[in-house]
Amino acid sequence: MPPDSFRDRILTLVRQIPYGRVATYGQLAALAGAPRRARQVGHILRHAEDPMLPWHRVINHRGRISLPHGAGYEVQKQLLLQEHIEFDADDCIDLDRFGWRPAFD
DNA sequence: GTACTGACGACAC
DNA sequence: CGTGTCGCCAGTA
Repeated sequence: MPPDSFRDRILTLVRQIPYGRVATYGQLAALAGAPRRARQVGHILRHAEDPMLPWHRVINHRGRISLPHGAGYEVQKQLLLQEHIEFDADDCIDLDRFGWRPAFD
């Protein structure tokens, strides 16, 4: 059967997010040509099995981690802290500073 | 097949 | 800031 091009594009995009930067679900969906499918991006990442995939660099549009506490939240935060990405007092990441801007890489 | 859920987001209050 | 509604669609039951 043919590969799922949308899923394939998302995974490719996630792999392109540079170290120390984060992208949002909606941003990835838009870059993949499907701006309304942010939710599917989450599904794709949840079912992704590639351990090398930098899934932790994907957060929601508010600059916060979408995973529930105790179900990956802490893990993702630690992975991001290891990349020197900062969180404010509300566990929020400043997208103006750490958001991925493809044009600049 | 139907119904509900969810790692989302835009928009309206 | 919050809360609710709607659109989206792959999984799951």
